[in-house]
Amino acid sequence: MSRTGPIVTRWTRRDFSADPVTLAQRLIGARLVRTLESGCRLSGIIVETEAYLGVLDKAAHSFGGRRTPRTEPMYGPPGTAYVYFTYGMHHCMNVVCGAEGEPVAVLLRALEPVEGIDAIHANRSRQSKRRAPLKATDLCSGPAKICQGLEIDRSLSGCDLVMSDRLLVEHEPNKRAGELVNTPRIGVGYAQEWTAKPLRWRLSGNRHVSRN
DNA sequence: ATGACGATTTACT
DNA sequence: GTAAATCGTCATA
Repeated sequence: MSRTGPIVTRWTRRDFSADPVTLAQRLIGARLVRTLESGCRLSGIIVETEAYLGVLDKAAHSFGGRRTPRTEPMYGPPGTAYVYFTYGMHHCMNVVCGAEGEPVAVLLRALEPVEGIDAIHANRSRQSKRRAPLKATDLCSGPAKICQGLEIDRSLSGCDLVMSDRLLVEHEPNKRAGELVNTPRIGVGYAQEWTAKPLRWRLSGNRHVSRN
């Protein structure tokens, strides 16, 4: 017997247990996979992330130790998904990391679609009434676009990425090509001294990011 | 019970 | 560039 395809390895609890600054950088180049009820795989390479540092971080939902039904997944084990609803219409997905009970996470901000691109395109076209056709680089170029394209909503908040059949992260055997660019986070102007801290990373030169 | 506010996206001037 | 869309969540009462 011989192997015909690439070795596919799923991220483990240990992989997710890094601190958020480390994990935000390691997740870039990995593959986020959403498997639908039909068995259809929607996936993409993560190209942009942000770290949220927990109780001290004024931009984090867990700032000050805030613990509510919404933020509860942030207090779970590393590898838990934290999906929240915002602006009355959008969902955003985080990967909880660090030690269990420490509410730190990485926000997934952009993907380069790989599998199920037609389905992702359909999901992204459905809800918007745009005139111009959707560009390939605009399918998952933002945190809410990822969730719209990959059919991720609050029903997946608290989902265990280590065990779930519906949502997981895979190592990419063919490592990422390119360097990381580090900038302040997007949309956290309310966070005072935390607004300007460089906690966002994007893959240099990649056209699928939300912005430069 | 009420009011203010989003870890955004889209359309439009 | 600006502004609208749209409602769950959270703090306050």
